Amino acid sequence: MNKDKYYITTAIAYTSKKPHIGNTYEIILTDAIARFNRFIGKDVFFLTGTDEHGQKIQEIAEADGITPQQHVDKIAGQIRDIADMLNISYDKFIRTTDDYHVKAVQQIFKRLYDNGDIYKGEYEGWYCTPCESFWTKTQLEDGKCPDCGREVRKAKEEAYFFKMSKYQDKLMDYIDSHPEFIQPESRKNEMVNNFLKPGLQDLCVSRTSFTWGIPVEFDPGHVIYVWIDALSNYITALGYTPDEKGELYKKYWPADVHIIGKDILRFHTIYWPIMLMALGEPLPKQVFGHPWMLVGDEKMSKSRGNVIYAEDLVRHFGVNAVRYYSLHEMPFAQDGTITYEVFISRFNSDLANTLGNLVNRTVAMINKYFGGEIQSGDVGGEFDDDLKAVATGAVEKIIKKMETLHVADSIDEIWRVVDRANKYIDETTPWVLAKNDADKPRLGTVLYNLTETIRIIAALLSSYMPETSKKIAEQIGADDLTFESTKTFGTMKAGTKVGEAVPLFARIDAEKKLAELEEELGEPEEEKIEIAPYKDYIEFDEFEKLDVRVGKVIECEKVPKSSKLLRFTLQVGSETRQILSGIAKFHKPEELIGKNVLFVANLKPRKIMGLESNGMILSAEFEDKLTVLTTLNDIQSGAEMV
RNA sequence: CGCGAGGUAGAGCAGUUGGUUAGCUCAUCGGGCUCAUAACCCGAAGGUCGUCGGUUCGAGUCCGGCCCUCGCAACCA
Repeated sequence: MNKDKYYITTAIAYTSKKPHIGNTYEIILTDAIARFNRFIGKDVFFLTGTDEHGQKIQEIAEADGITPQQHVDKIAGQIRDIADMLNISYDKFIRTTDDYHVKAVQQIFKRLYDNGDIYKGEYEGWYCTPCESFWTKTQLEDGKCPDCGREVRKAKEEAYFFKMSKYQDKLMDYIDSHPEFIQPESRKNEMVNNFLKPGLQDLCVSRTSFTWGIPVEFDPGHVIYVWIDALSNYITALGYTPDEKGELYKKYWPADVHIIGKDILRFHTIYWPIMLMALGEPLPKQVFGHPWMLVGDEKMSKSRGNVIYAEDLVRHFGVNAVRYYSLHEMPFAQDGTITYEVFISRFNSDLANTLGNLVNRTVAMINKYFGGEIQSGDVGGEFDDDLKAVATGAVEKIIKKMETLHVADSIDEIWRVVDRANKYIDETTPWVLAKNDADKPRLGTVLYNLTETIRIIAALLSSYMPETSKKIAEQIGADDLTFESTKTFGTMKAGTKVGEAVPLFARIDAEKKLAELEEELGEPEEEKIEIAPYKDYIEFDEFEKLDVRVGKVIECEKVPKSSKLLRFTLQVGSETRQILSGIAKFHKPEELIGKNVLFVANLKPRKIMGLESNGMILSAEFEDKLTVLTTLNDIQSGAEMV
């Protein structure tokens, strides 16, 4: 009998810095899906790993005074530790610096080149010598430099390009004929409308501006574009090369699903399929762009000081609670949130009270009334049938939810069973039965039914909270947690000994815990703050070329149709000038009016969205915060920076 | 007029092809129970379903206008 194969991947994690719980969510989600498919009998291959090349990594390493390799070794180690800590059941962990991957990517690149899908070209464009700028055909105004209006000439900057447009129609057909390919569906429109319909540009797939990457084998000055490198991991991990595809590849490709963040959907639903088409390989069946885990309604970031790490959560709440929260509190298509308050609330109500207490009270009663021995379940009574139906019917519902990757909903189905069992205790009142010897057989059956229900719950939980599942099974003395066993009631044998009633999740005193967390994590971060690397020294006369002035904002308004642009009118001496600046997200126009700002006065004028900008307003930016620079005391506009 | 998603009880979310008292979880209040982790069970209160208008016997669910939030794209001298 051939098992259905199931190949599932996470995106490989970028090794620029330590991942936070929002990044980690992806691998927990993927793990639950992978485990579930194993549970229902599929032959699963689960791939995860790290993406280790690129300019950013090179820069960070340089700033730290270590080699890029040292840097990625460190971060990749951290990422792997986090995965292991969270009990992630990956079958393979790939690193893009792995030797076999590097070689395979070089061969893939070569193959695409040999087939004519990648060609060596020049940075397609027109060069304006005075401006030292490249322009594409569409950027030119009347065939002249849009900056200065002077003549431009065709120029050559060597680079490799991928003929994306060649596969555009084919990809469009594929997307049309496979409605499940891009999930959630709303994302599909974004891809089609923004990229495919307007027409794909050829993609520049090599770089010469940095060296930390996979060199083009036959042209070593060039480094392969990181996305070509990174996306290939899904097949190189299976031993794929263009010449020799490898056993794993033959067995598992195409992937059943790539689980990725919604931000990189474009690479996975456009570039990646086209790469595969060019290689003549089948496309993945599905790409799921999962939502983000936010803190409150903000993204996690160091500058906001709201970053939550998996290891902190695990230390305080345990692995399974972290898995539970990540899987249950994240909606399917909308961003979810995490805060310590909500975490504790879910922990107490769902894990400690509803689930933990059910197991605890059941085991305690078996110990108390029957010396820890499970009785036979043959004295039926009211409520039994309903309990059994709910317990044995759950798995089918869960399968339905999991087929569409609705993980949170599938967990809800398990909790329906838990709720039903708690209610059953109330309905059958075992403590009343215990008072009368004649009711003992019935009491034995009631507890048997509960144990059996809990056994099914434990089995169903195994994909989501594997250790909790095991702990429950141990406590009730169950050994059959198979998929098949969840559909039948009555597999446990009379005479089985249960364990001691130990709470699975100790209730948390929210106030105390929050205070503790505050003290521990509220401390100023000892972590090094990574500022942007410094630029090279310049001569004083170069500095002097800059003409920075003070201007007084007399008008400021949003540029229509633009989300970033503000249009400023500055008073400069007795003149005014218009400058555009992409800072609308950080400042309201009205708060800037009347303020002095600093601007570069001798930057060449440039048109942006049809409006002329005469200079550049200076701002300071760190991570995702920004503020315009202003003067401490008032001073005549037009004043020079000295 | 770039494309798209969403605005439903205090909070977070469901609401199939329009149909009887708009659901779920948490929080709140009342009651029950005592096996259990101040847990569990039952019940109640709490919503003009963003707004205005239209279609219909009937609309959260269809149509149109408007307001707000978010994502993608463009823009960030």
